[in-house]
Amino acid sequence: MLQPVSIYPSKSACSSCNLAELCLPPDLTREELLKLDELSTLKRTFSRSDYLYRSGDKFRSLFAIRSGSFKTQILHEDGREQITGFQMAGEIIGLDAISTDIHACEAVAMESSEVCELPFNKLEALSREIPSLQRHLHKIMSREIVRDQGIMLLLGSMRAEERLAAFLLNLSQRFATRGLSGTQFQLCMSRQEIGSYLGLKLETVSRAFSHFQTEGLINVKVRTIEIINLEGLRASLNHSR
Amino acid sequence: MLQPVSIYPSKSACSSCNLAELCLPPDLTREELLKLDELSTLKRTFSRSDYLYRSGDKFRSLFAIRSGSFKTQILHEDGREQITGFQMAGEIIGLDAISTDIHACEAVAMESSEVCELPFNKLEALSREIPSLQRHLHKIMSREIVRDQGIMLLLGSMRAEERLAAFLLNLSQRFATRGLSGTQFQLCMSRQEIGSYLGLKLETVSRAFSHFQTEGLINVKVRTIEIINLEGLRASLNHSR
DNA sequence: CGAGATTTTGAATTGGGTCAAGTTATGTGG
DNA sequence: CCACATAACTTGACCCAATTCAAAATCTCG
Repeated sequence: MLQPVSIYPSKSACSSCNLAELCLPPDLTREELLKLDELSTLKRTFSRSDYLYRSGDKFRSLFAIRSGSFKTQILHEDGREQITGFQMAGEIIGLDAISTDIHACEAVAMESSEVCELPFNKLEALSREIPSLQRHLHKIMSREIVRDQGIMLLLGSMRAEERLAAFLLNLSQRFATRGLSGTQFQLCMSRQEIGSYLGLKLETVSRAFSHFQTEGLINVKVRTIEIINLEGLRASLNHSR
Repeated sequence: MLQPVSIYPSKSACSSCNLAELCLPPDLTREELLKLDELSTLKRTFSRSDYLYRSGDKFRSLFAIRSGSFKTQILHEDGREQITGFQMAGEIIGLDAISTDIHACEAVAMESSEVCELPFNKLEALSREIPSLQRHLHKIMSREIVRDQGIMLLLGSMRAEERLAAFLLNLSQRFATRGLSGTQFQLCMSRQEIGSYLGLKLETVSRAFSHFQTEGLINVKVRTIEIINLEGLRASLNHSR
């Protein structure tokens, strides 16, 4: 699942690497694009359940996901773990480590995946030279903050089915952005992982899936999802307690 | 409560404004400090429940809190609201707006407060000139990401009393950092606001306070908190379900 | 001092968790 | 390619932590 896609095909001058989000600044010169390209020479591949980095690792680079997908999770000392996100092609991962130069969470491949390593020192140097790259880097970090706060809203004030609806709609939207179907897709994570992300137990996730199916909102066959009634799903987001 | 404090008194060359976190880069020259000072000429004061910015406002500046405290909250269309943080003197607020140039949440003063406005264009320009300022800005943004993910862990996998313990310990630590007592302090927020932040109802917050008191961990008199057994509070964080 | 807001506490309810059993996938080695 | 083992998923029954509803107590401030 999750085939490699260039999100911004028209701007994909970056040959060595699909820099995706990083390629967004719209006003780069040919020369600047070349410099960006030089930055991202290291490409690495991962198989399912390989670690991209672990909590406690020294921070050196951000990573641009070229293909595949990862999960990021925090571990509490007493064994609890919380998945903080599922990242897919075109997204930048590792931002949390800038703060202390130590990775605060760990990133695990959900399937065969490729990343481009972006040495952060070089990225900072380049962004001092290219204001639009600087602004773009800031936007990426800010976007992560906004995303995280959205999840706080979800975890703090939504009921189980609302959380799952929000999750499915978010996936749908991200697949669509990548030129894939927004209504039919494969999940690459287990019920347990979805539950960890949404603050629910796996049985609750399973029941919510079943309920959406009996309501005629979706078809579920284990990890194959078909959204039948997108509007209905959206509506089920607004039933507050 | 929450008196104005200079967090880094020895480095407080910034005369016009307690730039606090922004002053942290340890290796600034006299000249660079002057430039930083020039950046932050606008100072504004707020009374309890004044808005610093509202959701939807155009983004122009970050704000360094000189004194007092603010809450930030997101509003869901259906009326639900989630407090995403309580910020106090020395903290930077407004980072979420960089991503879209529109403020994604709103910031409300919890008491009489002063902020320094930091025009973001100028901050970006200056951070291109001063690498250690650039790095510092990145660290501030990354720290916010780490903080948010900590709250996800709290909301996603802790029970009510653990959440309140984590909240109290966090407050305690932040007061202590500011040279105030970490064991005796005033809350500037209501039970309802604490509940919104922690994903709980106000009654649950109240009951948890009462229970900590009967356990001998704290003394509560409405908004006056005294932590009696700090270790005990920490221990109550590790009772996972 | 008094009115409205906030907080506490009790009792009843319930959404989601827990435990358990059965079913369906997935992957591995022969 | 099949058989088996293991992991993942579904469903039911029961339970409990937190919510809801209600009432009383306390606080705050004009």
